Amino acid sequence: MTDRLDELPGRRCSIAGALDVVGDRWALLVVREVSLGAHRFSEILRGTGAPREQLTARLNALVDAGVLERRQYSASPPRSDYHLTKAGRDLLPVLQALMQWGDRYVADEPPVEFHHSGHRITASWVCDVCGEKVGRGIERHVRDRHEPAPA
Amino acid sequence: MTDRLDELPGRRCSIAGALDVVGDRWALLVVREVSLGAHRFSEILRGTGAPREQLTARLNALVDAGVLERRQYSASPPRSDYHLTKAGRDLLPVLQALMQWGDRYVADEPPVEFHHSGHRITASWVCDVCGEKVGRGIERHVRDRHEPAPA
DNA sequence: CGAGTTGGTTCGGTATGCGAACCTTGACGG
DNA sequence: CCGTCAAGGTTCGCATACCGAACCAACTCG
Repeated sequence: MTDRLDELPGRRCSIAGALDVVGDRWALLVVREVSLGAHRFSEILRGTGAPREQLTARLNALVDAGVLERRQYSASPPRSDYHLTKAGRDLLPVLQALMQWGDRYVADEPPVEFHHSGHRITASWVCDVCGEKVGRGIERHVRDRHEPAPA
Repeated sequence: MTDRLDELPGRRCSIAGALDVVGDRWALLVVREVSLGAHRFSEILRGTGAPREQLTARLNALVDAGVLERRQYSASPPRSDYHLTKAGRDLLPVLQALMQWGDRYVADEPPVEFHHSGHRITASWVCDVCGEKVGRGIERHVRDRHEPAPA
């Protein structure tokens, strides 16, 4: 079994592997935009500020990597929009960690807040079952990928 | 007051600010190496696999950004090693999130999950007031640099 | 004295990033 | 019909950034 990590320089590590997929300048900003509801090319373009052709390339790469899914919403003229796959949604913890760090160490104004209907939105760990925000008492659980998720 | 975020394209956001500091190809790998105990130039070089001059530039940038601290351990010949500052240590959650994602989607390794009381925990954007998970249609409610803060 | 190590810098070719312009398909207004 | 506009890209050409190879200065060890 060939492993993508083998082609990377340096220490063999999942961090390097993840960065190989989403470690360029625009990829995580694209994921941020899509996670915030910007699904169309032009919305993502505006939200990220990336150059158009870079964005084209990035979107294609992220679709190929399985982070985004392209959905055609008009056959003619051909128009697509972009949605997060499960892999894409699973990048949210990375964005949250980056945002917290940026809030603390980069932004010298009060951190930028996301709002909807006048309410502030924050990043949280949420229990899939309870729907409850989780503060402490998180257990790290290692599960083999071939084993089914716990019921 | 000038804010570093103002110089970035796209939506004004701490994520973009954080990526401006640690979003290039080698920065987070350097932080990983230092956090794993590689403090000398040659150790970091070997662990990351980065080209030498890139590493020189990256180390200087990370010292300037306050992520690393350079300590001279020999006056002649001038020799320094590198240590994490508090800001650098605070990047560990980012590395952990990336590692978890890489474990699951890039590497052929068993993934790691978080659980509490037997329930799986995932990350979401959550409205502080409603407690509601946010997905679609949030974009127009997001405050950006062109829009005044809500009162 | 000569070879080796550390921690870099310099150099030149190449890959990548970027902005400007262009293209195609269709919608809309007159 | 005809002209114009918008979405969603693609093509082009230049400028920057990246990269490997070579070089270097200051020791240290044999």
